[in-house]
Amino acid sequence: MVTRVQLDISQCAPAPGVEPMARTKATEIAGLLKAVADPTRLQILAMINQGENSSACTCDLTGPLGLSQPTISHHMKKLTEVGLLSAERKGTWVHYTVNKDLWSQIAELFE
Amino acid sequence: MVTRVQLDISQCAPAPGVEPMARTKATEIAGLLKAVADPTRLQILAMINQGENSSACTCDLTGPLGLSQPTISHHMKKLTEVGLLSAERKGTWVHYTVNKDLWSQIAELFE
DNA sequence: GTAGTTTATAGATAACCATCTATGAATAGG
DNA sequence: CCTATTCATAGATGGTTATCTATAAACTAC
Repeated sequence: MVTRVQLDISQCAPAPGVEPMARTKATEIAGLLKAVADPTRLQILAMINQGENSSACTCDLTGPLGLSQPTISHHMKKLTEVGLLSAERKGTWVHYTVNKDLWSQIAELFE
Repeated sequence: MVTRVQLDISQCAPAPGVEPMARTKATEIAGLLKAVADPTRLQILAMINQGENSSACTCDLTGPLGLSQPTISHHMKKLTEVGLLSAERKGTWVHYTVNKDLWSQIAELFE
């Protein structure tokens, strides 16, 4: 019997048949994680989650976060594009809510 | 009794006392998530997790991922810096293993 | 020591991104 | 229509990063 350790003493022979995760799937998941991997967006999501009704509008965030309105708007767009936030117009305001389903799906990636 | 809705008909008055997550903490978490929010590194972590012994060396990855050795080395360094991978030198090879504790802590962020 | 193998580092480049200012679009109330 | 408020978009800028080639460093075997 020949073990892998003996075979590989002086040459690297990766285990055959180990296929990497599909690149398209990896890119899709990375896109979702990139949306969350930003300090400002983490703060935004935390604020929305802890607020009453689990919703917030842009003007609720600029002050506490110390960022300009276009910057907040930019982050809201990023989070909406990946589906983590849902936007609903209520007159002048736009109320954003967190998509809890997608939020939980991120957790399942790391279990 | 005056409700918030009536007060805010023409002016945005964010709820007072809603403090954002501390910026330092947000930046720290974002740093960890940034390390994972990359398609190549997701593929690397998946390959290590599914391999025998839950470990792999750099030369196991270059072929299947179709990337140069310095590029893989760069990603291993990123993952090691945030503590997601542990490196152990075994002769010529360096064996990387996933830190399951930190892996699970990511899941807990989204529960 | 010499040769071969694996990993790390240095430097360059192109792409991406978070932020700002300036401005436009949408809505509400006279 | 005019004004005020909220949100979105455009353009600019400085910083980050994923990748490569070239080279060095660490280790093994002879």
